[in-house]
Amino acid sequence: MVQIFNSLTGRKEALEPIEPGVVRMYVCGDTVYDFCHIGHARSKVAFDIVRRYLEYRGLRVVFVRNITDIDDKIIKRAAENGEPVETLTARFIQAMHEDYDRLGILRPDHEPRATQHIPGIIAMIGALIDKGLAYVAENGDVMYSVSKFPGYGRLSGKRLSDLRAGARVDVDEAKRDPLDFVLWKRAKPGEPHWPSPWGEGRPGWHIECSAMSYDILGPRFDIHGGGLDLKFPHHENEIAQSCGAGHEFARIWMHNGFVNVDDEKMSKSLGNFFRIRDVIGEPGASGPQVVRDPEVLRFFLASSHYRGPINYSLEQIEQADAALLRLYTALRDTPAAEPTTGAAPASDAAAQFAAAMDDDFNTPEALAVLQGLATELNRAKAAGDGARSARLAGELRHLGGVLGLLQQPPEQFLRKQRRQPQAAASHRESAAQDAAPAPSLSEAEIEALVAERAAARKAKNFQESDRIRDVLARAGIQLEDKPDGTTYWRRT
RNA sequence: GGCUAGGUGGCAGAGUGGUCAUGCAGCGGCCUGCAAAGCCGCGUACAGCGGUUCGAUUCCGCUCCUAGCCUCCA
Repeated sequence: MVQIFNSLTGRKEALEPIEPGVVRMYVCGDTVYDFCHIGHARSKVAFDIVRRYLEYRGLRVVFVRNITDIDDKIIKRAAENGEPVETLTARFIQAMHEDYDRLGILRPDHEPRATQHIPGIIAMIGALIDKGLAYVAENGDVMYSVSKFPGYGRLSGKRLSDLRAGARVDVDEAKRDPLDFVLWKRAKPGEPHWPSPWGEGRPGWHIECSAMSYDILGPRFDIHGGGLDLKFPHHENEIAQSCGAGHEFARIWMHNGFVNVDDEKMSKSLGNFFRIRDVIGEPGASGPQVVRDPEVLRFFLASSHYRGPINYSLEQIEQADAALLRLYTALRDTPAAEPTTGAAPASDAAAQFAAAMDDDFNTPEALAVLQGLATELNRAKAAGDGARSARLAGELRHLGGVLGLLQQPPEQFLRKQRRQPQAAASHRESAAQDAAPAPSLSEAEIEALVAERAAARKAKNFQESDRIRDVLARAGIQLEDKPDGTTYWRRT
């Protein structure tokens, strides 16, 4: 039984899908006016793992993740760039897909965009006005009247009076209550606009998620997810809108914690953020940036529980690299056969893995199970037990796959270059640590040197073979001699 | 100020009312021509002070500290 921490109740609750066997979930996506940063990656990876695990448990998941492609920031950025809004958003949607694909984040079943759901948005605003929950303000904007919705503040645990007391200045004159928020915004000259009963304009930010989740998933669904920073006001407002319109809306609310840098929240406004491609490199570029493979970033993100904070640093990334290296090293020289499926009895490891993941997606514990499996696999390999090795390797790959990990050939992963010094230098904590760049060798050059060394070893010329090993070591190549006389190589 | 999460060994990071997380780093051993990888073993970790308990890192209270939200933000 999958237990999920529900932000709405503050408790872990059993997931009991509305329609047995089917989980409908909606996750808040990105506003596409810039490249995605690793905070976005954390949220997307977290919910990707939720989805993969639920599917592993035999549930069908209908996964919706929206794209906000119209809003103030987009309009502002497009104006700054002197380009049409659609050009800007198309570019960053493509970049987003590139980044997420490389992180192994599965594409959602539905990826609705605000601009494609204007009719649904208008319909919902109309319903809210009819119910007396929204009003047309003097400036022509349509506002949600927060005080008319009794449950307001339930999700974020806030009271209206507290919120008002803490409200910052610059209260919009058009609002009857400082906490009221915009549903439909009157277009200013030159801004994108759509016709509506309240004049030419565009949707406010919060309404799109209410309208799109309704259009695609209907009046009630199982899980709604997003970053902790969306809890208030965004999700609070979504609830006010959807429930105000008479829908049951989401049953379980999930919020992922922040990515911190130097123990401070990473955010655009603080300017302390790393873009995904600062870490995993530009798509199609030859070398890596900070990590040898995007999978390292994914592993790092999975190595702490999704609800807590995670502190990004080069040291953490290197620990993730080392841990992942151990897994792939264990997988080396094991058959890549498909895991046993069907009637195979569930193993201890699979049971432990499921117990960890059932408990609110405890990925660190699940990862510990994978490490235990690697130890067993190493033992079996050392004992020459081929059948057991194959079974354990298959299981390791299979369970790793549930987390979106361990799906590439081990040698391919192990031979990737770990990082380029100049790129790491952009990470301030490491700027001073990078010595002279290591000369990088092509695979052919490496193979040639390895062959040369093998000949020297065969002739018992250990002085020469050690010399070659040193040359390779300085180029970041680590050798491992196998008992049969052949040699592995990987990049450190 | 109001509200909410936390404080676990050198570094990360799970978890539990009473033998074991896990990874990295470190130490010892095995293996190896030497290494590397791997395997085996090792470390009086649970912020502080009280309380409940036969027994608390785990439950309760207080104190100190940290982060987040209350404003756009994954």
